[in-house]
Amino acid sequence: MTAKKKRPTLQDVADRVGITKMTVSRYLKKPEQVSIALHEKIQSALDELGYIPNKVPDMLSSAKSHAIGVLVPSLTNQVFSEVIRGFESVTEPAGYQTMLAHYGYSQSAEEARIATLLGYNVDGLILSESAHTERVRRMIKTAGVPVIEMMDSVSPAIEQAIGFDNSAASFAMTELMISRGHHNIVYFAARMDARTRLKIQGYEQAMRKHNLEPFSLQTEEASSFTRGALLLRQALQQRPSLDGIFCTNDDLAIGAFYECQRQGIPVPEQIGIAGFHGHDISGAMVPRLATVVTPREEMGRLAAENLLSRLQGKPVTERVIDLPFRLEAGESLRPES
Amino acid sequence: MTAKKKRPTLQDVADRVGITKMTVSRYLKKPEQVSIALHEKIQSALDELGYIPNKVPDMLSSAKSHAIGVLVPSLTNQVFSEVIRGFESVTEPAGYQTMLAHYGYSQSAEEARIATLLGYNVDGLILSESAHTERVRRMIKTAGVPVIEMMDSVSPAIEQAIGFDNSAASFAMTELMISRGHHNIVYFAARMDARTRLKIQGYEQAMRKHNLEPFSLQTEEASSFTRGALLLRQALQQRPSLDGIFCTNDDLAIGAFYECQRQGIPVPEQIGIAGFHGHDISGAMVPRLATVVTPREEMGRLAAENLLSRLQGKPVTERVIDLPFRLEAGESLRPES
DNA sequence: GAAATTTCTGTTACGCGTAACATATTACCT
DNA sequence: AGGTAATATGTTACGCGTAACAGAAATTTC
Repeated sequence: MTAKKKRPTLQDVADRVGITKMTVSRYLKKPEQVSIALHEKIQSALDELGYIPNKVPDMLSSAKSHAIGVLVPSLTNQVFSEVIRGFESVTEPAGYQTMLAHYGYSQSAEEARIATLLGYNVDGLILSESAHTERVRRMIKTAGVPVIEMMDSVSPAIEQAIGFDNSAASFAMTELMISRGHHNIVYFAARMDARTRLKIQGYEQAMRKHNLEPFSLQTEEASSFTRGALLLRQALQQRPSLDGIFCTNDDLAIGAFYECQRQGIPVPEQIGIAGFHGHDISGAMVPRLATVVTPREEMGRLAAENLLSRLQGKPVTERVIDLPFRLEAGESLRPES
Repeated sequence: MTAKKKRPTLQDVADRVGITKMTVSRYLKKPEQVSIALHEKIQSALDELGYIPNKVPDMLSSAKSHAIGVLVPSLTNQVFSEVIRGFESVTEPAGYQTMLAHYGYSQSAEEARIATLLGYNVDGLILSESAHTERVRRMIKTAGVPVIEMMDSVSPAIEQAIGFDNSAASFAMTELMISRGHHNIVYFAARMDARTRLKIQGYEQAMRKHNLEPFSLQTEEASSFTRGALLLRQALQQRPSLDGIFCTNDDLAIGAFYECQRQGIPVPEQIGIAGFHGHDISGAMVPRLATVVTPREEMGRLAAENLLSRLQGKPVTERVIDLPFRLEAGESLRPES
């Protein structure tokens, strides 16, 4: 076969039945408006030709694409997979397709991705960041699509933010560590994004409040178990007297814990370790990891619900939705005295 | 403001400069064909109006969407994040947008997702499965877009498969375990997809070859660390004499390991444990986990390269690309004797 | 059985960027 | 200057599903 058969259109289906494409279109959208006599004929023509609905023409006619653009900094980060799961648990039953893109924590990459997504006429946008370039704000305004920022509850939001208070969460965990007798606490950070900075702030505030000297180690690399181990070795060199590690996420914390094991450092007796987010593994490992349990799925779900509501023309109800977090002490901190 | 301003079109930009949209279109695509005198004027009109390129009209004109649909069974599964990273490392520089969708290991959901993606006129499809419904095969054929199946190297592929030999990998690891003195090996599986079945096959073949009795535990639930712990408890009840655990992925293996720790079962002395895929954590933990290291990023990269080549009209070179895997013995198996 | 109503199908126009072709303008050459 | 070539811009048509309106057919009503 040399002639490349192109995919069938409504017209092809209509021709085969001997009607107009309008009737076929109706059969697909509002079958009750089409005579029963035609149903079978149309259906078999659809089947025989293998018609695949095409959303594009309708997208062009200024109608809706029924696609929502979701931007996350990273796919490998477990956190976002869970947020997305929550998000899609709402959008998918509602018939919206997710267009997922990631930008590797880079603002300029975020800008490029947003332009691309808007180029596909997404009906709305979910962002995972609260800091954006000026052009991003322009584009969003010009495109006129609803936007929700996730992951943090700082204001002012572009339109609406749904998240939790990263700084307060970090403050609370630091105080818990201090109350458990860990005073020389080092903070481990990777990939310095806006949220990480907020977490460090909370940590530093708590340390200062208790007249302790904050000290944080940062790396530009992505966080991973291996990275946590590296940071621990580095920290032991720079602060041999440390007795606590607070990590910006569970991966680093667990990596640091393994390194302690390798070096024969007892946890939590000599060093207490805390993570952030409360992934499945933090509760499964031995000892269970102290961590801040964050509302990941709920965040995604709420973002979806609010976005859908706004797509139906309803106004923004709350500009900032601040979800609660929870501290889990695990067994990687010294016991309560 | 009551009147909802809609997003500017090329015509709006052209009007502002006093030219036709065609010239503006050319300025964006082939600026060298537009007189220098106009460049500045057009650019400032674009900036002032905040024009956002719109791909949809061109998609309609049977041109290409420059989007590729990627289907994975699950986003929370680390494996696929890494495959996607490899994939996008090629497609993104080439100017292709990924439309990611997941189907929770369900064939009918896969079918629905494929229909949706084709509705957005994706230029190509990447699937993570080799078993499909008949309708899926029909749709793909009718749509006439190139398709690549990832994750396994079984033939026959719809058009082209890129992966590794799941069954052989499983066979090899089972033999390694046996050679290390683990003979009463139980296989842990979650979510019975086609790949898992292949892995079980390999395990069973190796067991039988050595006159050992295969025994596998399966669950419909998603795999997780917690799930690995549960399966271990279950296995100890049903096979108290077991001395080896081979898991369909690292998560289950690590969860099982933690449960051993909790129960005071020495690993690898009493029970040897092996996982599958070789994620970062498997090499970071103590003891390091025995695992099958699979070519995840490379698989994604190759899939992308082959798909792009076919989008340029080149023919399929190899119908099945079988990538090598590698065994990592770690310290969770008994030492070589 | 004719008018009124309901049900069903058809017609027309639209969205917007771009390929292909046509025209206009400028540059270049002898 | 006349003519050819090169450059720059404009014109037209197209893709395909659907809303809005129009018209035709069937059904109901008295």
